[in-house]
Order: sequence, then structure tokens, then C-alpha cells
Amino acid sequence: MTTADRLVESTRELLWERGYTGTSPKAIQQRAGAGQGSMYHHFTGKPDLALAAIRRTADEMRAQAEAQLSAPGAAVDRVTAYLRRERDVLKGCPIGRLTQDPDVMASPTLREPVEETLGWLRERLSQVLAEGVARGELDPALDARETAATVVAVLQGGYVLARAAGSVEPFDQAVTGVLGLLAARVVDPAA
Amino acid sequence: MTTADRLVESTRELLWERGYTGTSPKAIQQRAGAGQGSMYHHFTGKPDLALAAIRRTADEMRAQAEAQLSAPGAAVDRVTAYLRRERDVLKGCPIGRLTQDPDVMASPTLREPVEETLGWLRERLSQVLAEGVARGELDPALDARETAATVVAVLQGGYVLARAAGSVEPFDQAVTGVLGLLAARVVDPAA
DNA sequence: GTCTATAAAGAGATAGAC
DNA sequence: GTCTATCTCTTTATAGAC
Repeated sequence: MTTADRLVESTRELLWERGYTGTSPKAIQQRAGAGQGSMYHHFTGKPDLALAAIRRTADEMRAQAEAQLSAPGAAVDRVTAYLRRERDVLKGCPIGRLTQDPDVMASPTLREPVEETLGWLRERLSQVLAEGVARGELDPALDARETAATVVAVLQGGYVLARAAGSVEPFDQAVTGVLGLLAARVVDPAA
Repeated sequence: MTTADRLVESTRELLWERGYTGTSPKAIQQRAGAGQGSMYHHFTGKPDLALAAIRRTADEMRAQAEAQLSAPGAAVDRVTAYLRRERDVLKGCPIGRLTQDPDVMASPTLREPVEETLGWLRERLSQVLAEGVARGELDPALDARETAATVVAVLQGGYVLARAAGSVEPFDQAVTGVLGLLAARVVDPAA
């Protein structure tokens, strides 16, 4: 891994753990095993490095979601697979957490990948649910767009509850709860 | 309002806007119109002041939730009233956001009110839903605890989506979505 | 109680040698 | 490309006068 790569990876970890405000250039350099001169040679400063880190994390998150959501199978099963996927629940969502960082939200450049990624995720889930309705798997009265927002919100909020509780339990409950509600809208093939 | 009160109120605002790490004693003093000597006379330091601020916010949040949830009426209506209550959506939840503050979560003292408040909220919503089931308003198969976690997660996650989008829309969609799912579990009195 | 002075440490860079 | 030196602000206090 090149020095530039190690700097980006260290920044990704620190942004996840401590957020933008809580992450200093010095901490990034130490974790990457690079000196100041090295960091300012490859990047113009903290915002530039953060942008590279956020973009890489956003790309990764999108690819992982797409892996579950584009799989073959019923819409509910794909949504279930996505929600039940192994996650570092107590660390939270590396993109969602940036939403609480005032300096990130104040910068159109840094904010853009955050907005784009969560917007894409809602849209993609909406497609999957709409497909389920079109195929006769789900209640035609189900609003795909709203339900997609609900599912993404359960994920993001589940992280918050888990971190507050210091336990994965509320996250699992919230996911199980929304899947239970969704199951009631699955059209019974026997009916 | 006393100087101590103004300091606590300023801290509450700043914790909401910028989080614990992003809030400096100097910023607190300026917003409160108080000098350093004044602040350090009334409080031992930033953590002490933050604790007072967090506790006050937690008490307020609990009282507001209780106002909707203890009202007369059907369980679904009370949950709806709670979710639909007027909120400063783009500012997010002043308690939930602290979950992303590593220094808050690392301090058992600062963390306690956060954990307590969100734990109480899940428990209280669970009671309301269980009551709905017991009264025959809701499908007996509905798991009150899990559904309560889902509802609280939708709120917390809805804030995240709204902030990411820079718009209240995804929050409203997520809330409408979960209420739509819940409506399908309401027992039809005509049946 | 509130004010001003002082200060050690960290944040976030820039400059120039190697 | 990487290193060390230097620099300006900010953070988070403490000390002591008023």
C-alpha cells in the first residue's frame, strides 16, 4: 500500500471512530506511519484528505448494498438479506455519522457524497420494493418510496439505539420489528 | 435567568448544533455572555457543564414524549401523535446525536443520561403498543418490544436521512411508511 | 461572583533542507 | 517524496486581583 493509500485508510478509520472535528492531521499521520511533510505533499490539507476518505467509504458502502439488493429472489428476501447482513453495529454507519458533523455538512464538497449515497440507497430499496409489488409478491397498497425510507431509517436509527445502549440488541429488535411489519404485507400465494 | 442558567442553555444549544468535541468553553461563554472566571466559578469544567446540559435536555425530551404517549385514545393514535409531533427535523435529536460523540460515549457519567433516555423511550412505546394489543386494537401477533424499537429507530434514522438530504422529506416519508405498515396490523372493529 | 493575565498543549498548516 | 523546524490560533484551563 502506498503512503497516500495508508493516509486515506487511516482517515477513513478515524472519521468512523471520531468524526471530522474529532480527527486531527497529527492523529492521521501517526496511524498511517507518515510524517507531516508526507501528508501535505499528497493532499492539500485535512478537507482534501477527508474527501478522498469519504468517497472511498461511500463507494464501498454502495457496492456492499448492491450485492444484497441485486441478488436473485423475492423482494422481501433481498431486503431481509440486506438488513440481516453482518455489520459492525456498535461502530455505526460510517456515512450516516457524518451527518452529525457540522463542518462536513457546512462544506458542499464534503457533504455531496453523503447526500448522494443515502439518496441512492433509498432509491435502490424503493426499486426493489416496487418490483415486489409489480411481481405480485407484496400488497399493491404498499408505498415503495415511503417504505424504502422507513427501512433505511430503521438501519440508521438502529445504529443510534445500539450505541446508546452499548449493545446490539435494540438494533436487532428494530430490524426484526420492521421485517415483521413488512411480512404482514407479503401476498400469500395460497390465497 | 441566572448566569449559571445561561451557561447551561448555551451549552445545550451548542451540543445540539456542534456536539461535545465541536463545542469549546470559549464558544459557550460568548453565547452566554459570561466570562471565563464566571464559567469556572459555577462549573468545574467542560464535562461538568455538559452533564448539566445533557440532563436538562434529557428531562425535557422525556416530558415531551410522555405528553403524547400518555394521552387518552387508541395506541396507534398515540404513537401517530408522537411521531407526527412538530419537530426541528433538520437539527436532529439532541440526545441521539450525542451517540456519535466519542468523548461522550467514553465517559460513563455523560453517557448515562443518553442511554437512560433512549432506553426509557423504547420501554414506554413498548407499553403503549402492548396496551393496544391487550385492548384488542392491534394484531395479537405484533411484538410490542420489537415494534417499539422499530418506531424509535425510524425517528432517529429519519433525522439522519433528513440531514443528509438537506430536506425534511425523507423524514416524513419514513414516518408515513412505518405508520402505513403499522396500520395494516390494526384490528378492524367491523371484522 | 466576575474579570484579566498567563500558560501548557494541541490543531492545522508553511518553509526549506535532504 | 519525506523530514524537521517554525508559526499562528485555539483549547482548556489556573491564578489572583477586584
